[in-house]
Amino acid sequence: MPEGHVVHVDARRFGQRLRGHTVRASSPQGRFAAGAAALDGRRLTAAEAYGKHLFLRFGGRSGPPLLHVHLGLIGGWNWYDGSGELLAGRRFRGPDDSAVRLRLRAGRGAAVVTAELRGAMLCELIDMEHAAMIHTRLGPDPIRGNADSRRGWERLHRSSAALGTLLLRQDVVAGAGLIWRCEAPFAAHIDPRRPGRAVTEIEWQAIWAALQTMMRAAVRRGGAERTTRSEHRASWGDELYLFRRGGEPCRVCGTPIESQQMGGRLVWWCPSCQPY
DNA sequence: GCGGAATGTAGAT
DNA sequence: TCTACCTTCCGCT
Repeated sequence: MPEGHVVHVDARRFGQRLRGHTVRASSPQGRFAAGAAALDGRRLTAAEAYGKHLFLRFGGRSGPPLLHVHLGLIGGWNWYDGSGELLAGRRFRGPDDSAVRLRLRAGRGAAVVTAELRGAMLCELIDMEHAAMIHTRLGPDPIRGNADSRRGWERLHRSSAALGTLLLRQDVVAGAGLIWRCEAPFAAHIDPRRPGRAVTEIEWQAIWAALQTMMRAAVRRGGAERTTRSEHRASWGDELYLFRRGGEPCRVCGTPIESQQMGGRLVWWCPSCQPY
């Protein structure tokens, strides 16, 4: 469910609210009991997102230094203040502990902050070597300042797969999801069905620039954990032109927006604004 | 109130 | 290729 920008927002929250603090860790659900025990009493020293992967680094005694979390389709973090008030994360409101894979808490009294993880596909302790392997596997992340877009280009321009399929591949663009695989080709005026190898380098640069602009703006907005059918128009404003707008007139030229299955999921495009 | 889909992908088969 | 994750949202009764 969450795309890369959501993971970056959570990484920032960890950096701002828990970094430098010794955390109490627990796994009410039990599935991460051993991992939580290994984290309990250690200090969070760094929080970083790479694509849709979150890495939290812990100091202190020996043991794997990194917590690696991938939210998958339905996972998410909820944040609470000392009084139990929800600070961020609109989902998982229930007080039920039975699904809380990991709870991290730090601070005293009114300054207590709690982060709760539910529904994650992956929650594990790993060493630096393992993290380096994951980084190597991933393509450039448009949200990160040091991303090398040419690495994505190398993988894209040799492929006969459709652009819309390639943009979902995390070894081409780390962090892109269904929203951006539609919106970036629209911004770059390219039909998402066009094969990767028929995309020129200039066009790739336009796609990359659009990904950077839109995904970074989404991080700045923060909070937008998920956009629903009824509210995504309001919460994303004018920034989504195509996503879930099949059949509606294109907001640039008025041509009805088309859609089709691509890789088992829908992709939308404007047949007039996005030449094949 | 109920059932299926969804902004995803690692790991099992 | 299938399943896990086990959530929220949405459309249907």
